[in-house]
Amino acid sequence: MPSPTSGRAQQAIRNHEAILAAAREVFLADPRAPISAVAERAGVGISALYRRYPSKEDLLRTLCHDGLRTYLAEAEHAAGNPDGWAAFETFLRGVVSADVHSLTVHLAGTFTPTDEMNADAVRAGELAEALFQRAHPAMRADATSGDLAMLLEMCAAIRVPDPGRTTQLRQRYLTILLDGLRTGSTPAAAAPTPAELNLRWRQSTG
Amino acid sequence: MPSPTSGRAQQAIRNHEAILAAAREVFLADPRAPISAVAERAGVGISALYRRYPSKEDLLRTLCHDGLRTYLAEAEHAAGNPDGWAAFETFLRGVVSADVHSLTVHLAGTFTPTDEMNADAVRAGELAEALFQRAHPAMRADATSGDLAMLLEMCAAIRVPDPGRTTQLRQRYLTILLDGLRTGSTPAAAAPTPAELNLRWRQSTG
DNA sequence: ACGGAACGGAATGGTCTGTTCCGGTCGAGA
DNA sequence: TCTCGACCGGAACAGACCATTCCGTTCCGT
Repeated sequence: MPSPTSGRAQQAIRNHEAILAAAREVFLADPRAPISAVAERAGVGISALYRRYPSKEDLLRTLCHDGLRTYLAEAEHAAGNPDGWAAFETFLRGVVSADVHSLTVHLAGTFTPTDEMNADAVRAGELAEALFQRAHPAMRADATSGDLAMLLEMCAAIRVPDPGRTTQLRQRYLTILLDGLRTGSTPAAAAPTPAELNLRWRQSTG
Repeated sequence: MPSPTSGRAQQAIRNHEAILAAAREVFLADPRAPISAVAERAGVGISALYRRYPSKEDLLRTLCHDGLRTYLAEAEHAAGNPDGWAAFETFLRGVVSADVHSLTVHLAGTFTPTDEMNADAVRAGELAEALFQRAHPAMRADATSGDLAMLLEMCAAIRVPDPGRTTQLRQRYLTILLDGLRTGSTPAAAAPTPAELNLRWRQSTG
């Protein structure tokens, strides 16, 4: 068992990570980007990519599942905070900061989810719902857990060419949204229902 | 000169309006939609469409310019309100309600603007800036006119399958955003600069 | 009846992209 | 050092998609 600082196996591992990172960046910028763009960004050939993922759909699915796991991790981490509102805010800031939602939202419907993904999605929903309920007393009366997805969606819509700046701006508008969600009392239209939110996950084709 | 209740000329006019309306709906749903989708939605053949617009780009440009004009009209209408904040809110609600921003934003960069469009865009910017300044005293201290575009963008990101419901939800989150913008005092990252916002209008190709 | 404006939709030509395939490279073990 | 094969880069392939053009038809106004 030789030292693994170099060698073919090491390059393979590096490639694997480079591909995943490149895929994240590319599909974040343009969900319909061709697979060759991912290879180019990763600095590898197309075959290095196809060696790992049988098809584009597999890559997208993996990417999305990773995002879902990050979402779960953020939720579990935030849930440790004893203050309900603080936990909620920590959760949202974490998700926005990790840029998870804008990935999953844009990739939704481009692949058929696995059973494991569905299970994780259900669990993510439960965790988020729990975080929301704990924070609910600090919010405007008409707030619903359905608002959560929409807040994230709005943050994901913020985008400028510079990624670092994008992150800053998202935090800014998340602050404004949270202020409005907490202290706001102006009457507003009804929040979205779960049914309205789930429709998005249907496969677009078929 | 016969009565114009029917006849070829009348059908032509109806087609013209149907095409514009269909294009709005189709490109609102998917900015990259093929032109055949527009024709199908309008219930006309492709040639009826090409009779009026020499190319797809012309259609998109026309659509976008119409949106810009609507934006101007909303701004001028709202400016009549003597209360600064009320004028600002009326303006935003009007723009969101007309679904203007989500059209222009998604179509930005897909065509080369005309001189007239550029002039209108400048004027729109001035009007919006004026509305913002009048409302500024009622806002959190760090608010900037650059926030305006971002608020609209966030509202445009709200979307559910049912168009009517989408409009309702957008108004809901605009309410929350405005509450946060007005009463919020939590410190936040810096607002976007004009330079950051203008980059979006560059043609993507070239 | 006739000319031609307007129309529907098939045909065209070109671009784009997911996937496969082939020849070359390089490191590990003998 | 030599050989073998996993691994890689990227050209080639096949099919889908789409803006645009073209042609035969319809039908109004004269």
